[in-house]
Amino acid sequence: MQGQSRLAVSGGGDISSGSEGEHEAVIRELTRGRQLTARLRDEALRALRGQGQAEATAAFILQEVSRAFTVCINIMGSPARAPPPPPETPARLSPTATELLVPRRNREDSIPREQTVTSSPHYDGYQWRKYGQKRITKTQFPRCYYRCSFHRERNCRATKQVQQCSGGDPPQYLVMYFNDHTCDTAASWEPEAAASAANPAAAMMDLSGAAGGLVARLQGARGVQEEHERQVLVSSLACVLGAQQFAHHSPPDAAGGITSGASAAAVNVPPQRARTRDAPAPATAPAAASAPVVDDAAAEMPRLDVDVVGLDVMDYGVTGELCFGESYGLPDGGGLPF
DNA sequence: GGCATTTGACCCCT
DNA sequence: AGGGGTCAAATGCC
Repeated sequence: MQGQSRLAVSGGGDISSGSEGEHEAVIRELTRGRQLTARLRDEALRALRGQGQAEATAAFILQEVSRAFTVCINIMGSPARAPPPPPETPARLSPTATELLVPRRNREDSIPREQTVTSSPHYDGYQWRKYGQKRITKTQFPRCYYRCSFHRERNCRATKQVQQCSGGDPPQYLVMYFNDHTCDTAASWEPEAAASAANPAAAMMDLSGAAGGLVARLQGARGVQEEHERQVLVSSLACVLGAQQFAHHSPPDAAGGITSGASAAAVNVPPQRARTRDAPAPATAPAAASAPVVDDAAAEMPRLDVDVVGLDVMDYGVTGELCFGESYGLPDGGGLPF
């Protein structure tokens, strides 16, 4: 499979000796998987538009897959796991001076790198901090301005704007991204990702392959001290893939809601506000909050407070606040179904 | 007290 | 000149 082969290529040398290269390769593959998922989600939603439950189910599943990748990326990007950073350049040591010289706006900054319409505008894998909100003339809803949470400490210039464009159920939001992330989770669209998006089925196969290859690598590549983190990571992926099967066999209930059982995929956000310095609390939810429906099967699955219909749960601290693995009560290794 | 969000004001661009 | 983007003080929450 393409994803697997790419993983193999990227780590084709001595895995045990090339920890930094491997680390980068894992992050790269995870990022790519997330990108593919985002594209696949767009394609699927476009294809399933107006099909009610099918649309909602597809949106949710792909959202969870995307989030799982985000969790993994954050784990791999955490200080404990990341390889020693390269020596900082003088310019890197004085970002504020650079920032002062950068004009507040330029023509290029006003052009969105990416633009999507989604019911869950905050699940894009990055951590954002709101810095402004403004009513836009001739529009019904205000526009919210976010910048990357690593704006200061990593001089990441990525920003995004979120504006509700319909008051439907779920409400739809126009999300515009500006500038590329220069933090460690930065990524840009790869040509093959775009190509894969033209064929959603192939993209999903590619995605699955990448995930499988990733797990295999993670299971064999790390030392004892990282065993726990690896298990957590594997558990996260296992939960996601398991939940896909679960969701496949247990479609949303008759009321049309997506059950939290299917949401067992990803992460467990504490009921209290989950906020860290780099992961601020949810912004004021533009959409009405509604508790997810819990069915019987869900009782056997870990709970997840999840944004299914566009609830604003952005910016929770993935690495610091989310609990998986142990909190899932998973057996060692996460009880991988594969 | 620290931190994130809110919101009015300021500034830039068209 | 008006609209839109950003700043920063005020506010709220823990």
